[in-house]
Amino acid sequence: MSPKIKHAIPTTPQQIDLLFHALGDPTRRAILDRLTSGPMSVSRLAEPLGVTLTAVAQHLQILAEARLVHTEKLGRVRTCRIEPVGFRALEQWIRDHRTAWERKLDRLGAFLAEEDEAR
Amino acid sequence: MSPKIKHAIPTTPQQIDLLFHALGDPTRRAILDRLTSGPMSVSRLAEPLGVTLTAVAQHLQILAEARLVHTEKLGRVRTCRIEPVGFRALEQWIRDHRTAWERKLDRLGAFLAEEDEAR
DNA sequence: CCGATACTGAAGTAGTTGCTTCACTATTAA
DNA sequence: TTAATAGTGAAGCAACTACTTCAGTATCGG
Repeated sequence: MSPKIKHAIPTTPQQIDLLFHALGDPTRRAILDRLTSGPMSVSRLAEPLGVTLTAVAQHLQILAEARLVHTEKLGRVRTCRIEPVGFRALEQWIRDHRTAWERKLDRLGAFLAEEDEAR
Repeated sequence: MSPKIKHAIPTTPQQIDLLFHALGDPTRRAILDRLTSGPMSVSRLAEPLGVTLTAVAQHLQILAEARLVHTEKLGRVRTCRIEPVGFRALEQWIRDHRTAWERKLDRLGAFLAEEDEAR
């Protein structure tokens, strides 16, 4: 069985700010994509990104604050992996807002559906 | 019945960049929230935001580029309303990436589920 | 021990962002 | 016509961002 979320995720404006800011940078999204294939050291993460190790470390701090990655240092190697908390908060935010928007769109009726098809 | 999406949404990196950047600002999110209650003119939108009309117009341009709002000028009034395209692109992006992450998390097994509970 | 490795911290920099003000152009109402 | 309204365009500015380099500090391998 999949581990469903039972506790509420606190999606404070600040948390959301951190999240969107973190995801707003292509390099940081590249880091996340790269971590999809598994946990990785900072230097290994930096290799194909075309930026310095320092830059990656800075990005990682931002991603960690947004709770999108979790890092842990063992010896001299810091291992990074994806953390689900941030993503869940983001999903929560979108879910909440979408329902509000959809409600509005329903009220507007078929009009927008048409316009959407045209695009 | 709700109008389901049948055509693919092009979630190019640039589109995603515009989206996250647009949503990364609290004032812009406030604008979106405000538009939930219905279409609105720029000046009416500006009223409770504590910024100048010019600032709001600038925000609206960014939101429009991200396809989160659609604006239309009739006479001297520009009416703004929420556009679903941007949001759908965002949802698409998250859905795509979540599946990749979940797959990874499955591989890691119970480990992260534990850690997640602890937090 | 000694050199290579893996980062960390501080400082600097070019470019971007969010905001302002001021001047200007429609458009609408009296 | 005139005056108020609604928004646009350009310029400027302080703060922030994504980098960089350089100088460390641990830690591991031989």
